[in-house]
Amino acid sequence: MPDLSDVAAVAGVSKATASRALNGSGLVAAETAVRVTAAAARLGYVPNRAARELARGRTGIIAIVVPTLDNTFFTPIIAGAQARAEEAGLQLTVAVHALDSASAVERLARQVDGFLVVAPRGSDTLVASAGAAKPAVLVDREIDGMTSVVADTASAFGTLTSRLAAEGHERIVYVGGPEGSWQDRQRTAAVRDAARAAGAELTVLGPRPATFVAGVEVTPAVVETGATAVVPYATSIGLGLLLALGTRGVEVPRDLVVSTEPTVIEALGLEHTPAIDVDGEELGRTAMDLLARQLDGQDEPGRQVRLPVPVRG
Amino acid sequence: MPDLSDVAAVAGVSKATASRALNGSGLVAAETAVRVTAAAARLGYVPNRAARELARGRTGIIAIVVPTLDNTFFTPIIAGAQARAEEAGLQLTVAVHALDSASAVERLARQVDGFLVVAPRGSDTLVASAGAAKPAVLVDREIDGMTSVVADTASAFGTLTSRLAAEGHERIVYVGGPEGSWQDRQRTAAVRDAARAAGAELTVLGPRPATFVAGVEVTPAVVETGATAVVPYATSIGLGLLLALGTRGVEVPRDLVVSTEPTVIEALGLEHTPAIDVDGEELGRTAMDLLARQLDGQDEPGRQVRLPVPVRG
DNA sequence: GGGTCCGATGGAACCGGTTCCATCAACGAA
DNA sequence: TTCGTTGATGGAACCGGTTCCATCGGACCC
Repeated sequence: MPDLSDVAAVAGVSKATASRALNGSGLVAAETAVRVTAAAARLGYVPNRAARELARGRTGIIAIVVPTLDNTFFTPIIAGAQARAEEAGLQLTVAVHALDSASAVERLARQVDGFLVVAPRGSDTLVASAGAAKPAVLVDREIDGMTSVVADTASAFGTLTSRLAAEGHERIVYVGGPEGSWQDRQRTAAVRDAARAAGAELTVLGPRPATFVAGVEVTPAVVETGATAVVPYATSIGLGLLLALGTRGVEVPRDLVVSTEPTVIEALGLEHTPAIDVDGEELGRTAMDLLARQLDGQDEPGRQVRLPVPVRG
Repeated sequence: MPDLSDVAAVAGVSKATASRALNGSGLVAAETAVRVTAAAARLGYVPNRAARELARGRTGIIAIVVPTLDNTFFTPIIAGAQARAEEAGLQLTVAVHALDSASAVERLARQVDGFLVVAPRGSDTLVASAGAAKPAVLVDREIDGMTSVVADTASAFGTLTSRLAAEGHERIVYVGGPEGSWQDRQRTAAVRDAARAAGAELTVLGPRPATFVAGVEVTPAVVETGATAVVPYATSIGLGLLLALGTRGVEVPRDLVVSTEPTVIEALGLEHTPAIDVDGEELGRTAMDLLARQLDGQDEPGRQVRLPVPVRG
């Protein structure tokens, strides 16, 4: 297993120069750099991560803190972050916190260079304190002063509601998300505004956990409103709704339009059902980008990015 | 930020002794060990992970290699492994490989101490080669000579089929899993044997990807068989089935019994529907245990563990 | 032509632990 | 009493990189 000394010896330079050449610090002669790179390639040299960490004082590890893995909204975010981390030469470790993101962060603070925090619920101050220890990027939520990236689902929910109203739906139900959810607050407000503007009658049910079971359970209440369209907070709730409606003899979309996500709607062959299309992987990639830039000193903390969310169908 | 020298100075011993005392090597006098431990606690000493790695030649990182995160079967495994890793003072990193687990392993081999490999598909030799570089535990699949832990779903599928037959179902459909899936081969065989033994007529449909959409798409073929019970390879397929059946006017479970998983069945209030109950977290925990023991030299590679899978309802 | 400045390079210290080896004291055995 | 043995401890090397500082040669300027 070759080390830096071996590479240096083969290239005919010192360890110091070899190190500089391989890290592209720009302080070596172009010709020398080529020689070192070639030597490294020929020997199959892979730097020892522990040694590098020790010398640099950085770990090269990023932790993504998520409330659970049992929610298909979070997993694409992880996948996206993972892919981008790899490109940046960073390693991603996944930490699951039931609800207490702050303690998860504290426990890992010494082990990693930075955090991607996915904390849809919990108080602002608690979540913000999580980011105090190390550079952090908040995902799908905004808090003043913290770097963040959100999918602009609120706007999309508004657009969706307007469109439903324009298609003739006069009674619409919004099934809310988990108690204390930041996104739920945004979405509720957007849906309310859009319904009011369009003159449609809106019923808000919730809060509800973002689960399949919650969708099943809320179904009777939805049917009872007499609405002709329902907008659920999450796809999982929408699936529960669809399933429970089927067993109650309510025909979708004839009797009731359920707006879930495009892939589901397409699979079921449901026509004329508008739905929002969130790109979770893009969320993850962007978050990792922001963090990487911050670690390199290219960005100041506090930047807030909003990704547009299209409405399809 | 205190380091080992500080601790040693406070305790009045050398770095060497301090190190030994904190690692419980048993070579220090009991009284000295107490003094060192107290000093460390008082200073809030946390060992530097990079330095330790460098000296020991171990990283303390385990990678779990999964094909995708978009499948609710894998995520509990990750959560379980993560919890146990934490207890063992190890860090878990998640690597997503589309289909090629071997290349993912190769890429990380230098960075980690061991692997948890979740590779339901692909050839034995390819998957086995993945484990050659570093200690590895195969999850939910068995290959001769490799340490592994599997949920004994095959037996459970057999039991399930027998029970359905005993309840009077004479025509049963098994909707198979992904092409090349090891578990699918086991389950198909078990279901076949059980059906034959009970004198029930069995139709095997597949292979099918383990997705919601695949469940929707296979529905017409299932209905066409005239079966009264269907056993899908995965919960996701079962959900697709349930949903599509609802839109086709097939009443569940009156016209057709769909065996998914207990939580779904309970949520929908479906009575008399037996289902298997796989504990994914336990799978993850056990896998991590096996790997940790192997790294400590307590276990030889090659141990194969089967977790029982209950049939409920 | 001599002095200055700059870019490229090498030597060596350093990051913070672990562990080999030597030392030393105390104890039991001859 | 003396020697060998054992247990506890300290000194120092070492893991494999990064980076500060010194050196050196050549180009440029006066």
